[in-house]
Amino acid sequence: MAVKNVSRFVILGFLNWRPMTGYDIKKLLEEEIYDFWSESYGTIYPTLKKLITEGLTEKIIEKQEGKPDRIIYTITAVGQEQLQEWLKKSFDLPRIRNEFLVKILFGDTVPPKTSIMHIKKYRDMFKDKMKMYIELEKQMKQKMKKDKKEVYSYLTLLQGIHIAKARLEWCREALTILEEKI
Amino acid sequence: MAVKNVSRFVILGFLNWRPMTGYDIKKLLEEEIYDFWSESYGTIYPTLKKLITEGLTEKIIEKQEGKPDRIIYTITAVGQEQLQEWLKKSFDLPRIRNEFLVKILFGDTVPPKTSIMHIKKYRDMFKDKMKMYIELEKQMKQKMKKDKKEVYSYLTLLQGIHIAKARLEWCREALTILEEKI
DNA sequence: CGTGTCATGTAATCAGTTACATGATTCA
DNA sequence: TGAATCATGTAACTGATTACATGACACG
Repeated sequence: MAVKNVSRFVILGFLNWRPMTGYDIKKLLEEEIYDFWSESYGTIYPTLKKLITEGLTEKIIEKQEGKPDRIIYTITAVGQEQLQEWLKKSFDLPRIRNEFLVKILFGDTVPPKTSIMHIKKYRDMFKDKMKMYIELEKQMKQKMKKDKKEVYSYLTLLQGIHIAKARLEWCREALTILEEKI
Repeated sequence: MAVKNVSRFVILGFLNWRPMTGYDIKKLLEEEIYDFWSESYGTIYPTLKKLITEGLTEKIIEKQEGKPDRIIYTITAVGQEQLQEWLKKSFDLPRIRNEFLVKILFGDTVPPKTSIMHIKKYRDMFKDKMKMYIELEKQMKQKMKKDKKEVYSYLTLLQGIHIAKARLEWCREALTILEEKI
């Protein structure tokens, strides 16, 4: 069965790539490519501490001048084992809560132009995302030539591209249907 | 700006269609068509009570034999106003947390056949969803002929179809890429 | 005779973000 | 001069699910 507490495994997964700080993990998650997961400092730092008490990570303190010390976390052998175990287990589909679609569903309560306005905003948001994704895809394809394991990052990006495309296509159709109503 | 507390507006939206009980709202949300929103009894019942104290809904108790009384909620004029106001406001994109994609991202830590297994499960889940969506689409198209405001339900379903298709297409490509690795 | 449906409700729990504090440095 | 970056951390809060209680009836 699928296990909760995914945050800890996301963190372990990144530390398995290379040792890093909580700040680094947050930065990585903010890159457009990791658009399928988010995590706040309020989760990252306490989790990192917990992972130490459980023996899944270790820390090295790097002194810095002027800036706060960097606490660099490393994954332990036990941490790697637990990560692998989790990766092999099944997963749950996320519980979706799409506020935008709620506004569309109840669109008959407001003038059609209101729904059209929302859809245009939605479309513009995903157009922007698309641009970034396509740019990232180019970079990814270069990286993959050098490092074969980059294929997994590429696959997650590829899903993002497919879905963004689907949303944009939906926007086009939805606008056509609703614009007839005005 | 977008407003939190979407649950209350989802509930108001349904009550605006027709008077109903908390149980009815939960049932509606469980239909495949509303695959973009979920709500538990632990949220629905307390929210319904709160909406009464705020004057946005009213209740009628329907006595039943053998079964518990049905508490039927109706939206008030004030409730309708607040619903409309909310519908006109902007929205936030949902914060996504896709456990499946995390397992794909860290796929280089486990054998390729593990990732392939996950993708096949993902594919099968969306194949099933697709079947239901297509069935629902047929029904929807009939309903739309009679009732023009059904177009909004149809649009939400249509987005579900587009996205499920995109995911399935991604599965096909991802499997092709990973099966070369074995 | 066990499971599912109808129908309401709450307490306990969990998961997670937000907002704040600290403080030096760099950049426009 | 004020904003952004680097870097860590926690307390308060919110939002939501889970698990339970109640209880009759219908279905196979």
